[in-house]
Amino acid sequence: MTDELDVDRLTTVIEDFNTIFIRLPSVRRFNFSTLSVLHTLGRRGPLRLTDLLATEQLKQPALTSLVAKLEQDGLIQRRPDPTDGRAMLLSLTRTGREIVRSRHANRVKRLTDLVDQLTPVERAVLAGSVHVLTRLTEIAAEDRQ
Amino acid sequence: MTDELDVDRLTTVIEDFNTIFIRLPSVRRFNFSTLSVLHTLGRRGPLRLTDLLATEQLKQPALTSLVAKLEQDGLIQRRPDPTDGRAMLLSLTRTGREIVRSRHANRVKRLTDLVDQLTPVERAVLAGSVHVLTRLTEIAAEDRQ
DNA sequence: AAGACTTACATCGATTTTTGATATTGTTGC
DNA sequence: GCAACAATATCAAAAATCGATGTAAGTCTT
Repeated sequence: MTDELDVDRLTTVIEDFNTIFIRLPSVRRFNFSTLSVLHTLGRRGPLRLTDLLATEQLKQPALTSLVAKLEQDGLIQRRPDPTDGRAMLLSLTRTGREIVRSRHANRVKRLTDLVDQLTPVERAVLAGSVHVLTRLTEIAAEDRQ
Repeated sequence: MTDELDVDRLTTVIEDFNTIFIRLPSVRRFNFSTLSVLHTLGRRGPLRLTDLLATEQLKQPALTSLVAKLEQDGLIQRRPDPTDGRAMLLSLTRTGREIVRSRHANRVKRLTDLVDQLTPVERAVLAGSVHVLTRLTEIAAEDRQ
């Protein structure tokens, strides 16, 4: 009831919200690792395998073989890094982007359905928090370095 | 700059925030499925295998074998459901609860570090949004049924 | 500019996880 | 008490992941 921020409670509600937000019926059945790789490549553009590795919860051989499979399936492209003959630059193909976009669209749809059930005041509060969540994410990204 | 809620942008920022929020250095190396099962059992108390199955992204045989391993490792308990001779009630042991609690504590710590870098106004906005996020999660839970 | 070292990614065999098909046992409605 | 159904277990096969190690390109030292 105070306007003090209770981080423990915030953490809990994010955890709970995520159990709903994350679990999408993945149209084709990609596993978690695959979806994460596609999402990361979608966000952070072309990446070297090693840089991609840093954000994924996989060891390098597993990522190499996953990437090989995704290339075969036409979801990602591999091209040699022009600045380093050892490295490969990975990026999404049109098809790969389409999958990421489609999952994002599903989330937007579901969240829209939920948000529609909020009161106008609650929606306004949520609208106001978007920029704070953005700031939080930026800070987290800075801290990572 | 308006106070209209842009759900697409909200979705994006949640996606991005989660890539930071989710990725914890899991102390013992539990995989995603294991952590999800522990978290769900921690939240929703004793559950039958089938009910647990509904929230996890696994087929039933995989869950049965995961649960068997977790029981052997002393993280969960299995007891027959007194109301249904076919069913098993699953719950966390003290050790299992400790793992869930410890991961939660890590998240609280990390989020606290981030929140400390916000301005007081930003923190207040976040505090105000906690109850809306809670509402949103409740609505989502209702819709699930 | 040659050798030593390091870095980026690939390969390989072993292990773990997950799956589909099916079995087993208990429950429910008639 | 029998047929249909439901909850979980079993099992063999497929898929995912890992640790160890290989190969080749870059960097550093002298």
